[in-house]
Amino acid sequence: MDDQTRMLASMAGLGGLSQADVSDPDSVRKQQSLGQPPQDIGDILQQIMAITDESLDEAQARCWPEEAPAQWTPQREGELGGSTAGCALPLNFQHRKHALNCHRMKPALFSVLCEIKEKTVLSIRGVQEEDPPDPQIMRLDNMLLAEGVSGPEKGGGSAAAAAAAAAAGGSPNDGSIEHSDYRAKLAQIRQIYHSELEKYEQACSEFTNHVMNLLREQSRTRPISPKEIERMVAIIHRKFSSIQMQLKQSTCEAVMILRSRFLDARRKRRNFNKQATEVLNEYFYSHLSNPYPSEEAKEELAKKCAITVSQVSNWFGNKRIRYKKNIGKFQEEANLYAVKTAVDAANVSAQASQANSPATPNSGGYPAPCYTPDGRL
DNA sequence: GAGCATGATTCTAT
DNA sequence: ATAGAATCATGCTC
Repeated sequence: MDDQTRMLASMAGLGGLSQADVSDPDSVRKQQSLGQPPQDIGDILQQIMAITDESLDEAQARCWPEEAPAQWTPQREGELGGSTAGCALPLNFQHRKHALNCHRMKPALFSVLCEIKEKTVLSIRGVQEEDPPDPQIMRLDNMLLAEGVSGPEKGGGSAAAAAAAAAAGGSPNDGSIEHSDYRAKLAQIRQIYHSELEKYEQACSEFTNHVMNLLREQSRTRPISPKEIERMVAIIHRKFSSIQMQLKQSTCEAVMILRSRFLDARRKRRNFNKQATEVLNEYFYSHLSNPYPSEEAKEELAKKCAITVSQVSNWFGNKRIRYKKNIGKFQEEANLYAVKTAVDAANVSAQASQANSPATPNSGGYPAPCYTPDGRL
């Protein structure tokens, strides 16, 4: 017998045969006809390949029929191309798995599977390249961040909330109610968004773990590279991120609806009430030389008028420019408030028994109206 | 409804 | 950041 024959015989699991048996072609043929393992490695591999084409059930049914112990024959064993070690074991599947793992042909089977795997991986390589960051997701993320739905919670909720706060109009109480309402609704959206996002992330992580465990389990019987696991994880993440995108999209829509509602409300301006306008005008004309209230003064005026500081700023901005543009038109109003201020000052003076001039003398700044200290123009 | 008044917004300059 | 200026959108009066 030559070396090649001996090697093939050994690989084919013919260790039990004597050299005489192997070297005797008739003896080998005899064994084959009796259902004993074939000697040709090519035949063995062909059979293995054939098994891979079968379903597990078919293979099981063929290898381990329910009545296997009773009907088992060397013929059947021969069909499997293996020794009796694997097939003659009890029906319990775990035992069969164990048997398969211990089977002396397992390394050969495994290497064939590796080869097939390698080819398959090569054929699908490049099909699933890393996707570039989706611009749609980026857009949604940016919007949610800007609106204060994602990212760190903002004190005021968002710029729109601030705008809503500034839009108190003629009914400041309504404004504050609207503002808090906006904030509450935005917070609600934020809460729903985060809880849903958390759910998705948890589900994604659980599912990923589950799949990874399955793959690890399967890697005992078939070759699974870490790269392949990685790819599977990436696929799962992609699926879940598309779900997340839907969530982000609907959240954005909800914010847009909420926002447009409040911006519409902002456009419905209300005139300040008479008392508020009077307080503001009094300050303006009594500080005509420098009608720029400090932050403290603005806050005090806002409190007095029950409006916001930014509304006070708006009012003074408008007043300054409109006064400057048409001093003549405001002359009467200016005189009126000058008299009022003078009278108030006189009252204070009388009460305090000391003479006081108006709050701020008009020196420079905006042109002062003509009036006399007794109130006559 | 026209015209004016007025609060809010936006853009520009400082 | 703030003020000035222009402008918009709505309210009010006639």
